[in-house]
Amino acid sequence: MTRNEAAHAALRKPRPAARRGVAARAADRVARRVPDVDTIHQRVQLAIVEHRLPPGTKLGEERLAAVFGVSRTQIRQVLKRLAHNSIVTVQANRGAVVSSPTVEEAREVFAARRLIEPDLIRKATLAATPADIKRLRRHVGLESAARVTNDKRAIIRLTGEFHQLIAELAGNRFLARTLRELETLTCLVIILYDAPNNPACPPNEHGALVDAIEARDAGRAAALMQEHLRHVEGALDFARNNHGEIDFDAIFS
Amino acid sequence: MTRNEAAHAALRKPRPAARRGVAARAADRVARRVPDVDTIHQRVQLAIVEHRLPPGTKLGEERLAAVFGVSRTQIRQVLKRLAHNSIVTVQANRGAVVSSPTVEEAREVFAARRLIEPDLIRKATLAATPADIKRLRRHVGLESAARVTNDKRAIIRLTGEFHQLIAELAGNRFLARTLRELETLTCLVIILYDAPNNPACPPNEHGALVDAIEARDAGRAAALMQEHLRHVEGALDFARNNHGEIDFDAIFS
DNA sequence: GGAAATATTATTGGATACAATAATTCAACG
DNA sequence: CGTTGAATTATTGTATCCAATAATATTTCC
Repeated sequence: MTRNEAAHAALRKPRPAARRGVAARAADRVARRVPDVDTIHQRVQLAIVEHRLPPGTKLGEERLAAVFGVSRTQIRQVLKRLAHNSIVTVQANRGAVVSSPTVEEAREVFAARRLIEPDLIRKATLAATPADIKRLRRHVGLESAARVTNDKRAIIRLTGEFHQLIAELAGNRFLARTLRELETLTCLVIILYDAPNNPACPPNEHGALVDAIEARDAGRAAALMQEHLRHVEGALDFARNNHGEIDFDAIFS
Repeated sequence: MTRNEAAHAALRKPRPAARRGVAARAADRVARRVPDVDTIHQRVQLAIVEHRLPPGTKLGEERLAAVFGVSRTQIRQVLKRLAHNSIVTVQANRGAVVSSPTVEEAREVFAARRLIEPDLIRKATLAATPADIKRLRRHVGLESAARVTNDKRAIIRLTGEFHQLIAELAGNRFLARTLRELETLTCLVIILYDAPNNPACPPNEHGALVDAIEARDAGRAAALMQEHLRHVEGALDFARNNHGEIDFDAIFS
């Protein structure tokens, strides 16, 4: 191929991204906003958590790759990660869908949270600095604001972030990671089993938790957290079938 | 290329594996023992747990691919998974090494286990069938046998499996998964901080745990588990520096 | 017309090729 | 002789391509 032919080829269509290397791609990233794997992972997870991608949604590789302007390779990594956290389930040769936790799994998620979170908030109560407490207060404020404007996506996101904030204060990265996974699963559970006329998020309990932390009353904080989680779980209706999935066993018995 | 040329090419060297598809590869798998990703994952993890691959060991992709007779693609997936469980750490463009948990991480691992495992054994006590208890007894027997023959690899593997058996009996897949991760990390911690003249595994405490389960005494089982974990952690020497790693901060201060 | 069989298309799984970075060797210099 | 700088080599990261499976459309036959 002559020099001119190469130039023409370059005009006809942009040089394949594969042959341009990470430096050029990094340049694109700032110029044309091509996101990296972590960013894509976050954004997909957020979309799932905010219920923009409900359980059962097929997550086609090519489709996502086009949306984010990256190759399938990257999407693949993202889906693998999400699958590892049970947020997404992959069937061999059939791709990935947003998970639909069963009733049993939902109960197990809450059982795990009831075990872990009282301990986390106990530790957080002992470790929290005044600055931390201020941050929690500010966060609760954001939640209230989202509630007045009835911004459901913000509400669910902020609610989750509140629990994760406490987990971080506790200073145990393994428990914090586990909680993060459980929290995102909780979001899926809530879409599937939320009783429509029964708000799953009791309005002001987060504020009470911060009060207990500020009072340095670890015992009360732990008790309130346990109660809070029971309220959330109690507001769900596990009898409700998960959105159109027909359970023949239950019907013919 | 004519038919003959193709035949000759085939003689010169075996047709590239990539071009032969999964059916042919599946055939190979039974014939020549080419392992799949799950198998490789298990085998590498076992090697780490059994201390055949100590912390700090570089896990080169090509190297592992050659060992298992697979392509780098497969190895990559395995390393990603191990990294997600913190068993392996990957640095950008520098590959993967077996993790060396810090003292803080080690303490966090034990803190998490002290929280989770008493709850797991409590649930296991309530759920265990006579057959389960028999299985636990048999397992404790294997541990004793390994102790008489002083087979250290078997000891460490069986010890871990015992805790995971209990986790499975408890019937919470999320807690069981978390424990699995914590358990493998514990193995790394033990190599790094084991006080040489202080055996980290008290001989007969597992037997006592099974006794409590058999007596259906959940409270005692939980208390014993907590005590057991304290013994294991207490036998470690966190002052000891992790194997030749020079801590400049500690030295110049 | 409807069901079964077949052809077509779409999508996933995975090996490979190539670019970019890190590691290593070698050379030059003080 | 040791230390810095440049070439070389090794290794990782990623896009692409091809095969295999699943999904869909089409045809055939009763």
